[in-house]
Amino acid sequence: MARTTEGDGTPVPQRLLAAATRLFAERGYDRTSVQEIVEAAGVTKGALYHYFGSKDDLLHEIYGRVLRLQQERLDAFADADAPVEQRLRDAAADVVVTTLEHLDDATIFFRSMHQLSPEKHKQVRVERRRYHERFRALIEEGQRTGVFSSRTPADLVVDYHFGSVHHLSTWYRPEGPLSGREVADHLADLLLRALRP
Amino acid sequence: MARTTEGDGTPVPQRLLAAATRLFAERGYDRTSVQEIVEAAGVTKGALYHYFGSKDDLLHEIYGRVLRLQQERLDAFADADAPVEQRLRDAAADVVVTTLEHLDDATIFFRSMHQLSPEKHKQVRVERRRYHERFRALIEEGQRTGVFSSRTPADLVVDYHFGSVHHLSTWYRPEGPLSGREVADHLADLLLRALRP
Amino acid sequence: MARTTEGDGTPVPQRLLAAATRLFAERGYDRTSVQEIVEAAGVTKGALYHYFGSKDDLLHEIYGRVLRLQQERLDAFADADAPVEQRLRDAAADVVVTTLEHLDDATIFFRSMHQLSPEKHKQVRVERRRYHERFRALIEEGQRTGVFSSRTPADLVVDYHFGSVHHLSTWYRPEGPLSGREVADHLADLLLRALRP
Amino acid sequence: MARTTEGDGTPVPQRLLAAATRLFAERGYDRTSVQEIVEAAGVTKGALYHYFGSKDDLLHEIYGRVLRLQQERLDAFADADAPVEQRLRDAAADVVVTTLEHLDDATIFFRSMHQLSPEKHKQVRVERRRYHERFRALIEEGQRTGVFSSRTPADLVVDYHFGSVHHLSTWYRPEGPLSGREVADHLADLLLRALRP
DNA sequence: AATGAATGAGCCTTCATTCAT
DNA sequence: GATGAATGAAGGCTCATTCAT
Repeated sequence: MARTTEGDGTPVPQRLLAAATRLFAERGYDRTSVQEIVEAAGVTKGALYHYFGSKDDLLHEIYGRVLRLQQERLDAFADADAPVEQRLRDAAADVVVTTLEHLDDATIFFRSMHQLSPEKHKQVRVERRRYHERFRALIEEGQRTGVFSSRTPADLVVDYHFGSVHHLSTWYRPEGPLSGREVADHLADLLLRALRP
Repeated sequence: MARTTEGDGTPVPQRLLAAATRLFAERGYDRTSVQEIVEAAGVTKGALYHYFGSKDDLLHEIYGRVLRLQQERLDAFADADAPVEQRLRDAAADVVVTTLEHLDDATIFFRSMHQLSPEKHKQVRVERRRYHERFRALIEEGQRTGVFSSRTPADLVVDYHFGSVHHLSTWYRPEGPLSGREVADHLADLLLRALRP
Repeated sequence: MARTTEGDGTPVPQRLLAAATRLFAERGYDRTSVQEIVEAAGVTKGALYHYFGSKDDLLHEIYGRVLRLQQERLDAFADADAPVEQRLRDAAADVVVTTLEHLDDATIFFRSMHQLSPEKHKQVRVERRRYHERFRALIEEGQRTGVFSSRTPADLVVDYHFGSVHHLSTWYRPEGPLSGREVADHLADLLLRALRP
Repeated sequence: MARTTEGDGTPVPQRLLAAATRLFAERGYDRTSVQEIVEAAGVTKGALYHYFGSKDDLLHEIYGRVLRLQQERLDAFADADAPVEQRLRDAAADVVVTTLEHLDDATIFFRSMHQLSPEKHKQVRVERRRYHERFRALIEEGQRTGVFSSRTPADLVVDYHFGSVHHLSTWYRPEGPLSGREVADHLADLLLRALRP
């Protein structure tokens, strides 16, 4: 057990993932060398390739982590026992809060997807699609029951909202005037107001 | 004339820019080699370095082209003689149409900004900021005159809308069910509805 | 007994040797990784290094096995109580049959010798030399007694024949038209006919 | 023109090929690094990859050179205006002389074929086959006309002879007692004597 | 205006071997 | 007897850029 840690108590794979996440977000996947990752994690290249099959695998692992987390949270909010407008508002706000809490992951998520190998790229798209559809179902439910306007196709509404989430990593700064919660409430509010009949 | 063209009537620099735009959008800036660009343009490396100082210069040129176009169009719509809600709706819809008409440019724009050299990156951010402020001014004007709700800070509204524009290159397909114009009208509509008092 | 076998009744060292033989013949010594060998044998690296000092040792062991077998058989045929032309014919045919029965060993033998460490390489050459000399002695005996022509130096005749043995792994296919025995008889026949006075 | 040479008058590609040939013969293809080749040729890696697509290409080029030379010579001897036994003897001796004159090429040829990429390997086998068939045709001609014995299938006779050629690089030393011409005459003699009716 | 040979630094990955357990 | 995490060195290859012509 002593051999899996060094300097701190974190196991090597986690240390590598953490280093990679920070560096990928900071300078992009292609501009981060494996050498830089292992130096940041305090191990050697051999150790990295002992745990991960390739640099691409590291990226895929980061994607997996984000996707699992977001899907879980969306499911929880969408399954709640509350009126649809409340469930949508909560889910829409939560994805913003979660994204801001893991801004590095989000930066990577939206910027590096096309740098995955074709097959892993496809796999991520499939999981992403499931997430999209769950979100869309909420909007369609509100449209069917008349609490949301039906002027705009639900798909487009989902993309409208997720565009803004995607964009967060471009402009949001934790030290800015708005807290993550405030931004989340504002963006959820804009969504719900746009859907008023 | 004979020396600047070859094969078709387009001058070499334009041919290079066109090839670079297509390739950067298709596989990303870092994954496109200078060799691939010159082959696609039907010239040699020497020719490229005759007209452009570096690979980075090509990217910067593409940015310049997009920025000039978008600023011009925004200025035209914002300066029009019409009620503010009309001017905002037109501007919001136009940036969507223009983005969809130059989807390669847009893909590059939102994905490769951080691959510019620091100084060029800064320059682009400055011009981008001017664009953002012009757009924000429209929203603030409506908020001051009471035609738009003031619940949400104008800055956040701008980012909300541009998030969706940014996102277009991720999901929009010309062969899909909606024309560019339809998407544009829907997105402008969502924005205006979200701003209703 | 439980600790030296697993899955089947073969002891671990033999399993490793068998896996290594197959893989070395299939893709060459340098292109076979220790990892592949242990996987094929169903053990771990630790186990391999417990029984063998190095990858090179495995190769050396394979050589030893082949050398011992061939020397034994040659000695048996050469020591037989029969006319020299019969003894040579039998020995020449037997080495072909034996080689074809252990084609993987033969492939490795002729292709990977220079991949042994210098000192092991030398050792193998010494044993090989003994084999060569025993074979040459048969030919010289026939030349002295006049049953074989003396036109060609005996050394050269040995190399002529072993060239064809060496070559077998290049072209012989068990599913081809000739059985091993038939090939052996033909090659021995060619040798004896070439030696006719 | 001055830029393609350095130190001597030989163009870079030839220098690389010569260095590679020597090193591949000396220590084997897999054990020769690209770095060693370029150092021996006095250029940088970039230069190598400017002229050759891969390390494998270098090997393929060496094969091409050998194949072309041998085919040409065989064709010349086989097409000569002489009795078939003379033509076979000349061809059989010539391939020995030529092989001994290019012993490095020959060493590589027989030892490294399976290290070519599958597709190049196949291509070489096809060309090799053509050579084999030309040689076999000579033997069949003699068998048909009764000057050679028909006891042994012609294919096998070809492999018998080429086994000995293949084997030359294992034992022949220029400083040894026999000149190349002497070895060639002896080996051709053995072949012709084996074929006597 | 344009060529293309050559550079040099860096990239991702592989691998035989060691060693604490 | 056996594990498997970790090392450290090397390997093949790519690429933006330069420069003599």
